Formats: sequence, structure tokens, C-alpha cells
Amino acid sequence: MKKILDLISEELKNAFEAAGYDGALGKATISNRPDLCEYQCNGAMAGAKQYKKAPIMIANEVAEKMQDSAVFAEVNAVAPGFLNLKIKEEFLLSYLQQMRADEKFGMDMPESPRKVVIDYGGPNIAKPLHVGHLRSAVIGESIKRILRYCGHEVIGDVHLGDWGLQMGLIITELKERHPEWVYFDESYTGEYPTDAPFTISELEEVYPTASGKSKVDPEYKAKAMEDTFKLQSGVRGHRAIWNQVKNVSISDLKANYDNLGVEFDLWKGESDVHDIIPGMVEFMKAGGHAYVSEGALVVDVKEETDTKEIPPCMILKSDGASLYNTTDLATIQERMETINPDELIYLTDKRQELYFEQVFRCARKTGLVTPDVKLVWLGFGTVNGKDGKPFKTRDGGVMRLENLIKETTDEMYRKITEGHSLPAEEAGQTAKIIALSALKYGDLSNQIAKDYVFDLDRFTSFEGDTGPYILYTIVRIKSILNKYKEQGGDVNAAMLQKAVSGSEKDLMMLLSRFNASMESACEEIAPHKVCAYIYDLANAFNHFYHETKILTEEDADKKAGWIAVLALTRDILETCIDVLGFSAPERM
RNA sequence: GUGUCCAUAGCUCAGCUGGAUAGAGCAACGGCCUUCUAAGCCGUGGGUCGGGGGUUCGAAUCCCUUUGGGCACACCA
Repeated sequence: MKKILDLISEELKNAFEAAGYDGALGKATISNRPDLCEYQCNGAMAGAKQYKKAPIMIANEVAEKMQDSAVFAEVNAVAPGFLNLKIKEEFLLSYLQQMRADEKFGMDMPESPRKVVIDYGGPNIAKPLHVGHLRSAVIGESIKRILRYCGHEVIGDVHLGDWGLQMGLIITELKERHPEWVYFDESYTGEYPTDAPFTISELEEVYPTASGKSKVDPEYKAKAMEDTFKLQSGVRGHRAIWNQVKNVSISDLKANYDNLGVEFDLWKGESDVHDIIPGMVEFMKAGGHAYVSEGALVVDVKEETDTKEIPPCMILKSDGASLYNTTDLATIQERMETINPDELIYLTDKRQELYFEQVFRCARKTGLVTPDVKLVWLGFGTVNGKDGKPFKTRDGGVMRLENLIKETTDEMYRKITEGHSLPAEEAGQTAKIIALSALKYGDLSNQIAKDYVFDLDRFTSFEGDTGPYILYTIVRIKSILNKYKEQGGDVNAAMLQKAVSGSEKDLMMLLSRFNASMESACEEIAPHKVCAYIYDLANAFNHFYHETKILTEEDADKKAGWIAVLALTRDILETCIDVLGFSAPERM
């Protein structure tokens, strides 16, 4: 289905052309003066210079051509040259009817769907998930769903950090503590135990300790680098213990992401490309791109047009070990060979901008990707506390993701049971659903690239621009629709009617903008646009709700018309929260 | 130092490719429940869009400059 804005623009284009002007001037926008009109066109002013004519004259001539349009109830030319447009009720009604009959509510599927890989810039194994991981997971999940809803094929890869120095640090520390473990006996040739000799919580304590030691003890750091090298070069015991670390971590990570409602199609990691690194390095050397500088293997990526210094992209460290760049580039090569995507999207915190600029340039320059492959880096902002500094727990530590979810759920449970009657077992589940909506909406309603203040009190509030408010609105609609059914009504059979009130028309106008909102969220990779849209929609509904007594209406057609609007509103809201990655309960 | 992002109401944020009186929410104050979930709705107050120039018929939006922040700048990821 064409977007309503496009249909309006088409009318305008024809009118501009009929009046002898460039049709391109006939572009409609949503009115910024809703008191005057619903849509507006500023093309007459834009064309004034070109045609050496007063804008109001052009506007008048164009308005003249649209007096008996099927789309507009009213077209007014207003000084200095605005065209104010009001939509015909019949037009709006038929648009919504088509929307309601369409499985995707008017979203057109792309002619050539893209195959997209989303790289979540994954967490390091053996380290607990914290608030920083919340953004990558929540934003990535939403982008994946938005792109899929819009008809693209999306493959999400968690892409774990499982290969770098952090692994060496862990092995070194484990060896310090348990030198007697069979993994560290290099003369051992038998099978290694199948059960891990540690739990996830033990593991999580090991890394910070090791990291701390390596910063103050150069000898310790040297050991860690050696262990990293041994791991990467395939020493059996190192590989075996590393596998245990990985298994224990992954099952814990899966549980955590599952808890958050975030899914990955691939659980790949840096280690998965280890074997193809030598080939890639040779490829880069053979292409004449990679050379040795200061002992390290690098590829120059600076360009003439640069306004800043872009350091070369390092492929191998001077000790020959691979680093983040190496695995990322090899992963690009691997993805091109096995998946052959049209687009790669990387989601990391915004401090990695320069790094990805280097990697992308290197990938293009060396021919790892063809020029038509789109490489996109999305840098997200920092999650700050109310003090404006990076979010911490009360005692100053890093907030673990699972604690954050638990705290939010507990808070939600308290709110929904306090003064409201809900069976205890249902309240538990509902609290979890609402808590996720609070966290995800709180994050997604901000622009990706900006830092935002994490304020749990605000996110969990049912008032204002929050997830719980959206859910509350949906639940209200569901409640009315259920009662309608109890009265013997058939929601699906209810026919849309022309709006009978201003608030109903406002609601219908917003509904008609669904496809445009979703499309722009998809094109701009901007989940916050979906949030903004459903917030407006929820407001419009609540406004309508408060001045309309639906279930007691005696005129059956009128009532059915409202029920149909409600059903469509519910469907749109639920579709939108689904792409945001959360859902609504039946009641709350 | 170089580069980059940001600065909008007391607080948290919108503001699409420049358009008519800069919008929400929270907080404050005042209304609305014998009637579909008041976890809601309606209303009031609150702004020299960091400062200064410029382009334009028109600038929060584009350009320059300045101030104040955040971040990055080859062997970490």
C-alpha cells in the first residue's frame, strides 16, 4: 500500500503540473499547525524564485486545481504561500479499511529484500553481563525485528569475545590457583574431564582479579600473553580449559539473554575464524596491501580527503598474535563466503568509531568485501546514572544485568499488587512482562547514538512516555474488546465507519501513518521513531477513550465502527511493541 | 594538539530533507470516577533553542566563529 503522504503528494504533484509548475514542488508534509489543517505543502514558496512569482499566487493557482479532489475535503492557500490540506473522511476511511484488510497493515515489502548480518559486538566470555550489554542486546534485537518486519532477511550474531588477551588472563589466573589441574600438565596426553572444574560465579571473579594483577605486575602480564599465545597456537590443555570456560559462560549467557527476550541466530565468536586468519593475512600481503611497520603487520587506510589522521589498520601484532582487528576482518571474510550478505551492521559503544572506520576501509581496500556491500557501524551512547556519569550500583560497582532485571521486576511486582487485585501467580508473570517493557522502552525511546540517563523510577512509571503506559493502553483496549465479545459482538466482523468526533479522526489519522513510521524507523535504523509513534498513538487513543462511551452505545453500526478502530489500534500497538522486543499482558 | 559528537523549559527528552505561535513527559498548581481499567483524561504556569556572526522571503535546523562538556587518536576491545 502506498503511504498516505505519498498519495497526498501525488495529488499535489498533479495539481502543480496542471497549473504549469514543476511537479516536484508538490510534496506534502504533516502539518505543524494541526489547528489549521492535517497536511501541508510548502512547494509554492520553494518555487517562488524559480517562477519569479509571489508564492501566494502559485499557491492559489494550485489550490484551484484541487477543488474537487477525491482526497481533500478542503484546500486553502494561506499567506505567504502555504497550502493547507484537510483530508476527506471517505478517503481516510477507505485507507484504513485497506490497512485493516492487509496482513502488514499497509507496509509494502521491498522489491529486493536485503540480507543483513547484525553483529552485536558481543560480550566477553567469563565476564558477567552488565548494563552496557543491555543497549547492544536491546537495540540489536529491535533493529533485527524492524528489518524483518519490513521484509528483509536478518541474521543476528552475538559474536563473543572469546579469543583475545582476556582468555590468556583467565588461564594464567586459573593456573596460579590450581597448578595441579590436569589441564596445565603439558606432558598429559589423556582425555580431559568433561565437567568444568569451576562454576560461572567463580569464573566471573577470576577475570577481574587477573586483569587487576596484570596491570600492576609486568611479569604476570607476560605470563598472560604467553598463555594467550599458547591457546591460539593450539596447546591441548589450554584449548581444553578454554573450552570449559567457554561452555560454562555460554550457557550462562544464553540464560541471561533468554531472560531478556533477546535471541541470536549465531553464537559465533572471535575464535571461530582463527583457522582462516593465516589465509587472510596471505591474501592481504599478496594484494600488496599489508606490510610490516614497527614490527607489526598493517594496512594503510588513510585517504586524501581525510581531515584527521587515520592510523593504519593493524592486522597482526609485532609478536605475530592476532587481535580484535584480525578476527573482525577474518569474520568479514568468513561471512562473505558463507552468508554473502548485502549489509553488515555492527553495534558497539560509540567509542569504537575510529576503529570501525579503519576496519571497514581495510576490508574494502583489500577486497574482502565488494563495493556494493554496505558496512554500517552503529555506535550507541553511554548509559549514565542520574548524576550524568556512567551508571553504577549504589556501592559504586558495575550493575549486573540480571540484578537490574530482577530489581526492575520486583519494583513492578510491588506496583501492580499494591492497591490492585491480581492473582499472585499472574502478578509474577505480568510484573516480568512490564519490567521488560520498562527497560526496553526506556532504552529504545532514546536516539541510539546519544548517551542517556538510566532512571529506573522514571522507566517503571505508568505515567508519561514509558513502556508501562503503552502496555496499560493496550490492556485497556483488550478489556473493551473482550467485553464486546461477552456482549455477543464479533470484533472481526465489525466494520470501520467514518469518524464521528475530532478525537476519533485524530486517532484514525495516526493509524494511517503506521506504514510511514515503520518505514522511516527501518530506513534510518531508528527504533526511537517507533516509540515516538506509539506514544502518540496511545495518547490519541486515550483521548478518544475518555470522551467516548463505547460499550453502552446503542447505535450498533456506530459501536461496531468504534470496535473496529479499537481492534486496529490494538493490532498496530502490538505490532510495534513486538518490533521493539516486548509484549503486553492480557490484563494488569 | 588533531578529529568527532553534543548543548532546546527546573529535570529527562522530541523536533523529519529550513517554513506559520519551538513540542512531550516528569515535577508544581487546578479540575474530572454511582457509567468500558482514574496505572487514565483535561487545563494553568514555565523557553533570548549555550553566545556571536552569516546564508535565506523564512534558521532550533545550513555555514563560520566562540564558550562549555563527552569521546577517540597503531600492538586493548
